[in-house]
Amino acid sequence: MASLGELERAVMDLLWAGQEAATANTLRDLLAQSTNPQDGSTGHAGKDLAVTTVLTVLSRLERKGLVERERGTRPHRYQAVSSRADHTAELMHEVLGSAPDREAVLARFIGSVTDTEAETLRKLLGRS
Amino acid sequence: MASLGELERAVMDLLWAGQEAATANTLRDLLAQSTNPQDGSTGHAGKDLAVTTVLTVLSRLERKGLVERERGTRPHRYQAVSSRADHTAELMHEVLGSAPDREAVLARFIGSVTDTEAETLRKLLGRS
DNA sequence: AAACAACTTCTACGCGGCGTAGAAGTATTA
DNA sequence: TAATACTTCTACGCCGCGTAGAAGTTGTTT
Repeated sequence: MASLGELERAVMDLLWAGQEAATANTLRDLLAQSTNPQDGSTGHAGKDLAVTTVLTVLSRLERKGLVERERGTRPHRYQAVSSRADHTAELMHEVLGSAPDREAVLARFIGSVTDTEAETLRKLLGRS
Repeated sequence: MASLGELERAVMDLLWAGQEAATANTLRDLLAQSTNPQDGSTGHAGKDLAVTTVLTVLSRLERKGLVERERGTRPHRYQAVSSRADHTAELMHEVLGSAPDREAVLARFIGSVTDTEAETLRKLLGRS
């Protein structure tokens, strides 16, 4: 159960970025303004979507278990179920688990990790 | 560029399992016989596919860069471009790279790794 | 060389996921 | 209660994948 679409991804990024729960309207606005941080193009390059579009995507994300909403308040407020780091780590485990030779995979994985990351990993694994 | 379909996956599994390059026909036969290793059901539960189906899938896998074929010999022989371990490790890197806070992801990742795997990782990372 | 057999490429269809959004339904407010 | 704001329902087009027949190509047999 992986891979999001482009818009789904964009929405998740916004939810992960802001720590507060957001309404569909807010997200719509953010999506409209969110220009690629790269080019500083003035004219909003961001998607100018209908609110219903955002709502549909949010519903799908909810069904996938990535998003949950507060149904109490009238404009429902949406938030990511888990942090991006958690979600990504989970994905990595899924990938790792998809192979029978996990040790071998880990070997290859470590083989192509940056120095800084290797250092981080050593710290995290602690002594023993 | 990730996630394979079910059949694509099955074909890759066969290519990864056998170390030799295989023809479409061979793969078709293997797919027909390959019962889930779990249940020892007698009647072939494996897919009984047309050769063209296998060929189509192989072409798509080739386009995706997962498979290469020897065009010289008449029945083309297909083989995986990289080992399953390599491919999986690569996928893990892709996933890891998809987040901006790689360190945080690694932290979560390590947090939920089995003891054996942690031990493996320590060995691989060398002392310190 | 002609006919046949084996193999590959082309084309195609159905299904499901995703981007997209209007129409219809439901709650909130004036 | 009428207008307004918000959500759910329904839908359409596109693309990837499972699936395979039709058509094209190459090698073999008589």
